[in-house]
Amino acid sequence: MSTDIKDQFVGRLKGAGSSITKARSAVFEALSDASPIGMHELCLRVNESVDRASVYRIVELFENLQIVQRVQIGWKFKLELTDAFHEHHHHLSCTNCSALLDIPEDSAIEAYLASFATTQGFAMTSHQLEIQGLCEKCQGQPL
Amino acid sequence: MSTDIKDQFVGRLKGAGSSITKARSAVFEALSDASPIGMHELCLRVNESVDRASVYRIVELFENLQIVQRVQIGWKFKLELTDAFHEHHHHLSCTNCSALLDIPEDSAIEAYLASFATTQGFAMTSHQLEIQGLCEKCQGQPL
DNA sequence: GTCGATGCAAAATGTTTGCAAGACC
DNA sequence: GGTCTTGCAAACATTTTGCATCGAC
Repeated sequence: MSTDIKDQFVGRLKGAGSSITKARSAVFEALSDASPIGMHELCLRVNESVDRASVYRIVELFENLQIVQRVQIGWKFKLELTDAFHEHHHHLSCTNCSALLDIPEDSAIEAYLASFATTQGFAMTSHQLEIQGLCEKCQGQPL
Repeated sequence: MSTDIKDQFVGRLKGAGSSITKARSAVFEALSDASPIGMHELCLRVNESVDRASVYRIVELFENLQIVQRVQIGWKFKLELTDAFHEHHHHLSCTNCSALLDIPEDSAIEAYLASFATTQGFAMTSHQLEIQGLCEKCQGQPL
């Protein structure tokens, strides 16, 4: 993992007056590796070193500090690092094989959504977008 | 509720070889009234007439028959009737007062997303979009 | 009357909390 | 060393399942 990213992480914890602990670092590492990951899978990855209850508490803290965010994949939510650590992006998911593709940010969509919100009297602060469909591979195959 | 809507509902159940029962009608009515509703609230509404376990089974059936769909509101999902019963739309939610506003469908966004998916090799089948922000009322107020 | 749907109770999952022991600064 | 964090265990909430009974067609 790049030093930048780690510094960013350490900075956010310190800024909030929170300690850098083994458990928090382990959870952060597990999230850094990966595309969006569910609570259960996250618990498994750090199972050796961190208790389930602590994972929940740490994730809650990380959400408050905007280190991780929830994204909806199918009907469940998963966790991924926020835009500060990752480029802002959305997801394309294949309903057949569950492949997940990042959609690089597109400022045209962003701007469009923000202006749309404005017409409705809203000040947009964030948004989520997920597209489902069939990936290239699955389109050619019988379901 | 309009007769149209009810016919549509009855037709889908019959088409799948499923019975029209009191419990199913009650759940459908409860969903028709409302903007997106959580499982728990739905259970409360039909509590007098339908068991919780049945609500879960009925919702699962309705999802398979595309009578209801899950939408993400904040970090939880809620249920609402599908586009066949409601216009296709998205949601604007206020992060302060939880007000929820429907975003009427905008074919420009739709088309844009579909063509975007195509450039990535995906055949888009559906998508979800939620915008968070501050509603008109809450923008003027101190948080 | 037949087959599927429901209610009830219990089990499986997922999430949160209290508290004593341990880790960080 | 003081305070915040963790692990453990238990509580709590949510969702699923088995089975006997009941209802729709």
